[in-house]
Amino acid sequence: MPELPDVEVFKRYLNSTALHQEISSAEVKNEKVLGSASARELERALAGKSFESARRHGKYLFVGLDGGGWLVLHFGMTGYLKYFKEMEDEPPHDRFLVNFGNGFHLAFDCQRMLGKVDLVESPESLIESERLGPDPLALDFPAFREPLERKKGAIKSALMDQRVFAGIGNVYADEILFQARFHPKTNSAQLDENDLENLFEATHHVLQTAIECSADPNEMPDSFLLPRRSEEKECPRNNGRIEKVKASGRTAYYCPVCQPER
DNA sequence: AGTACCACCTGACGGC
DNA sequence: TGCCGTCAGGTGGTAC
Repeated sequence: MPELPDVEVFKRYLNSTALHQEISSAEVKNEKVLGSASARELERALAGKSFESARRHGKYLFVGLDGGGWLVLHFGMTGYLKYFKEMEDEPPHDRFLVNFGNGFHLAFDCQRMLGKVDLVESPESLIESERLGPDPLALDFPAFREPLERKKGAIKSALMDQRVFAGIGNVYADEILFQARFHPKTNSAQLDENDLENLFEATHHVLQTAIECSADPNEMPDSFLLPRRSEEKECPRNNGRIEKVKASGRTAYYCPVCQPER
């Protein structure tokens, strides 16, 4: 799940649970989720501190430590956060655990271990070192259009390119293309001004709506593809069956009637 | 520059 | 029931 809307939901969750409490200790439970900081460095950087604020850029979550420095979390394909009290409620694939002085815990659960936990100087330093593009929700239309006008390949791979926009992954790219009615293999160069404006509106609408729905497919409007994207179900506009194709190395679900090839 | 493919991992699922 | 191939929403590297 963890694309921009999911990570935004994690950020709000962390903000409403884990701020301003003394951290008694932190435990790296599986070193495969470590980035450049060692287990020891992480544990020492957190012990005795508290989380002061949370920020998100694209799919990254940054947690500010009192006294400086940031914990950074990337959720890979299967990561999520859980705040709990009793250890019997610890999630099953806990890879990194923060223990608070008040007896509660925050777990970074990451079944497939494709996520990352690290320390950075600032969100800006990671954005720069990873060369992440801007967060799409922070853009107006001219800033959104600008990088796409220089792209030549499939629009879906441009949307998913984290150096173009940070935060859009396979699922939400499909949703945006469904809402804007573009076939996933449409070439960016084919899009005119109107098309780009349509894509811009769809991007904002999809991401904002998903956040309002807590990134939960069960809460999303009937007009959304996402809740039915796993099987060959009926198109939300009742225009036939959803099909899947390989595009840019990923599975794309789309409606061949709503999103004709061109 | 773009794309196709593999790797990293675990686990669920369908076919036999 | 068990084994096996395939697939999954993340990124990153390679070769063409």
